[in-house]
Amino acid sequence: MKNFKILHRDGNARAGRLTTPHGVIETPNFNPVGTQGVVKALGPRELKEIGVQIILGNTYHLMLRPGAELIEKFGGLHQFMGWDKPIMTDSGGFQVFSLGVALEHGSSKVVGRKYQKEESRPRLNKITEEGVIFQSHLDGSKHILTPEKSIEIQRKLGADLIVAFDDHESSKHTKAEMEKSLELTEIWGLRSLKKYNRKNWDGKQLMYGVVHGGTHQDLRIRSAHFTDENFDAISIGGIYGDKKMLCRIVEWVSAEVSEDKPRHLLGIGEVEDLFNGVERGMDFFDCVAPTRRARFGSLYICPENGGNKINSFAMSIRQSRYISDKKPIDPACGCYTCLNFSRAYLRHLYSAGEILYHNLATFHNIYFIVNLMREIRSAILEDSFHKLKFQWLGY
RNA sequence: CCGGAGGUGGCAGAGCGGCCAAUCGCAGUUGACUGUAAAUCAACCGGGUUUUCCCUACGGAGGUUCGAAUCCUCCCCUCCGGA
Repeated sequence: MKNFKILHRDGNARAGRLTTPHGVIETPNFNPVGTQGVVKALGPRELKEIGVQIILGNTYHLMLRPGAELIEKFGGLHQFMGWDKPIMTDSGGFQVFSLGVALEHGSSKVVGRKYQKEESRPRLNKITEEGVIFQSHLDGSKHILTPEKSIEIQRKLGADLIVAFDDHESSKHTKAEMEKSLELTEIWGLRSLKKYNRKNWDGKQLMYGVVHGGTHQDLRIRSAHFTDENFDAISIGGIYGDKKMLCRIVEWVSAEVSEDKPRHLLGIGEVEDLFNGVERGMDFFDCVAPTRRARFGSLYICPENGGNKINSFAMSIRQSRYISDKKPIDPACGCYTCLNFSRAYLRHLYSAGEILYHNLATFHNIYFIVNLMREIRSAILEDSFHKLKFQWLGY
């Protein structure tokens, strides 16, 4: 892949750079999630200050509101949201899963944890070979998303990196169902490619294919081969199982895929998983964890200040023990929030429901993860990745 | 001093004879959060090491009842009017 260069390897970990129409992204890198054309609670100015190089938007949400045509009229998502650095958009395939089957069955893609909503209304969500008919979570209106439509929308949004429309295994996922779903992802992948090439957009959008196959090694390998044969960029998606299985899946896939293509691990981004992903050859990650955790009072701390894999490297600012704590969230952190505000103040803002809390907390969490990725990248360049990983994880 | 309304668990505030260790909310504790229906959700929240179990509890002291936070009597204390 001519736009992607690997500069250095430390074991299977790679440090590289991906060139896009809106700039270079140094890898490994983390994409903060900005589903609706914003990274919740942060503006582009702050993202730049942090050093964020790429963010992720979502086809599903943006097509429903405000609509791809509207964004196109504004010159694309970059202009619309005032962000001139790279953007990746997700295909919407995942939402069809997470807002349909997954909500009805209460399943999630990692570890099977559940998110209980007071009442989860049954959703119309019909998967056919053509595509998916679904109801909007906003107003219940009916929509259809097909591979062609997803690509078309992503083209209108004008993202630098886009994702082929993929199917998700049903939550029951018997192997037969998995295989069937995988076939659909392959068919849809080819259709996505056809649409993508036919219009020959400006050739600058890089499209990821998505590797599926759940926790089955043979399916994952088959999917890896298929994706590698047809796409210039590889992403891993679908159901991952627990953290151990996630590691294995990444190992299976990265062993079967071309070295010179960028690899994105979709939806993953807890600290421990970042290390394990990078160690196994992944270049890109995106995850709602830092932004969502921030809003929920969970703020990242490094190992020397109490972070560990048990607490997911986070402390809970809600606890009354911080009520008069003058220290910053993480005394070792150099972010604006940590340089200027105490835990006591942040806790106060949280309890008071003040908007500024979201901003300061999210700023810290994104800074923390982006900074961690910077450290990881430097470590790879200096052949000390495993030392750094050991410092953080103890293994 | 007279008239009226009240005193319930950290706060606030329901209950007004048994299903009340006491609704709901806030505060508190714990847990969850991984391609964002998420400024969210769940559990706990008097004490006793688990309990369909036992204690202590609804201003205080008595009483009526098989049984009271709920009814009666007296006392103490608040608040609102009027002198």
